[in-house]
Amino acid sequence: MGARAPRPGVPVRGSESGRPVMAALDLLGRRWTMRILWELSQAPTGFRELQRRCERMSSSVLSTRLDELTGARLLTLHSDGYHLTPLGQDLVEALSPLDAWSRRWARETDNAAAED
Amino acid sequence: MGARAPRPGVPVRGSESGRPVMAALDLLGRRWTMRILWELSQAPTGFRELQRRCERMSSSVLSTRLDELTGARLLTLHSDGYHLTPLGQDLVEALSPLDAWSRRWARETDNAAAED
DNA sequence: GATAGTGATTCGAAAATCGAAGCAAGGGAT
DNA sequence: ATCCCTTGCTTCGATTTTCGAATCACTATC
Repeated sequence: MGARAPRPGVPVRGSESGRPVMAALDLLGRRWTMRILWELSQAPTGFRELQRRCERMSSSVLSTRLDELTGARLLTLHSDGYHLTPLGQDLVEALSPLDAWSRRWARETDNAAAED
Repeated sequence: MGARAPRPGVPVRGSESGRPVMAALDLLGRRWTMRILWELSQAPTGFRELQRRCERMSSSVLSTRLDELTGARLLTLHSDGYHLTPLGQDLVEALSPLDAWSRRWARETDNAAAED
């Protein structure tokens, strides 16, 4: 349970500045991180079920990510599984335009493929 | 120049479904990807300068990412450097709430640290 | 021709991720 | 109590990704 998650105000990979957004980009740019947040925004979920929903992500990485996100105060673990904190919910809301964007991306990718 | 970038409509890591948002989460969850988009949203930038701005990210990964993002039609290369396409600009706009969120995160992290 | 800048590749080393197996704890049910 | 099942989570060897310094091929300028 190491506290090696990026935090705002601390140098992170790719930025000595400590700018908060750089810490966020480091945290979110790790494999499965955004996916975990995405899944938890649907419903609180236990460890093994979370692993199932992410199509068998490795348990060791899941454990590491849950540590990081808990350390970043975006998650908490209760009896009914992992929850987003209010801060974590805000993050998911901040990321929510991604869904609409990705559909536009899909449309344009189809169009481009049709032209090739 | 492999075409191994995630694309909407195709199974990606963690999702066989081909749901566009899953492809987006896979693409964006690779190291440096969001940071590159973030830097390019400020100004078109050449390969070496991009590497400098990201505090010496390795050139091999930069090259791979630029391939992926170009293949995903989010970037193009012109004489004055790499540009976001309109689609890429939309993506950065979709991600822009992250900046405000990260500042809130920083505030709450400070508060929490003060309580400990 | 020499020098310097560019985008990009190579390749051995280091770090991150994978995944199957297993551990310890907590219920039920018998 | 024992057996059985599920849980959150760890271990560890194998695989994949990332690193980073050197280098290539090309262009422009002198």
